[in-house]
Amino acid sequence: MKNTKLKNTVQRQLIYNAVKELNVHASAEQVFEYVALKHPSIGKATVYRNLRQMAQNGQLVYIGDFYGCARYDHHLHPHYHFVCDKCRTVFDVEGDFSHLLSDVQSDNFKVAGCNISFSGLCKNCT
Amino acid sequence: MKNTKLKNTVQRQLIYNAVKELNVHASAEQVFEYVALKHPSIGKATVYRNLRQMAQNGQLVYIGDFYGCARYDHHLHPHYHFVCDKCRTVFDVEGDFSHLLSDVQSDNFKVAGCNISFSGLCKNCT
DNA sequence: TATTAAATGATAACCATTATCATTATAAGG
DNA sequence: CCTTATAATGATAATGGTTATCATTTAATA
Repeated sequence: MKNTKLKNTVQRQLIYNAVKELNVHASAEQVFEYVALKHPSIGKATVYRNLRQMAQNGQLVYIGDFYGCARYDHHLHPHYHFVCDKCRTVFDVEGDFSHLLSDVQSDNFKVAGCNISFSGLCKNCT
Repeated sequence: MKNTKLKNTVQRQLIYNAVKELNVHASAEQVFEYVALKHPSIGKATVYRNLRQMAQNGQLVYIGDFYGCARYDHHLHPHYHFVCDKCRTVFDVEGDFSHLLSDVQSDNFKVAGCNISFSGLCKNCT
């Protein structure tokens, strides 16, 4: 699929680790701030670029655009999300959606990705 | 839920009808262009404002942000979508996802909305 | 018809993201 | 090691969708 050769860089490692360590379905801005703590010279463009690349590569998952910014997840197993409209926290929800996938595939679509998210109020904000 | 009184305006009618008549999970820009054909004085802010309001009201559904712009649907029955990564067309997919909803609700989330979308290549673009 | 509050439309502002590009760092071979 | 080719970085400008502001207009109600 891709014939470009990716190099291993310190920045890419830091960005990946940030998503993993933050563990909050991080936005680019959150990753930038986190990485900048240990590596102040990091540039925003590098963060945006790498998140995008890693999502394309499959190292990370782009889970959608919530309240105006893209969010990424390091959990690669199938699951979905719940976003609180008040505190804007993104929660994981475990559940099987394989038959939805079947429906889509039976419509002759070649599926590459999937975003499933519910919204409303979380336990704390109810 | 809302105690504000909404007025009936020509613009709001035109905007709603545009979404319905276009029938393509329209973006604000598409709606703006369509309405402007018959009502050139329409302002973009009015279009954005009304789409947002009608989505909150439940007259329309915000179905997600695809390729950088919000899309709206006039179909209110439960269904989901497939977005082609090449031609960027948004297709409807019919299917039952009530058990996903149950999963979320059993996690004590008060659900208000839901976005389910798959992506990949459509029949034409494969 | 007068009053009141919501709606409009022009415009500026906002903000996440992307493009540009000179510089730097990585990988691979000699 | 050293060289070379090329991907990656980071500063910055530019982009583009969306929202805020506000004076003016319009709809609803009495």
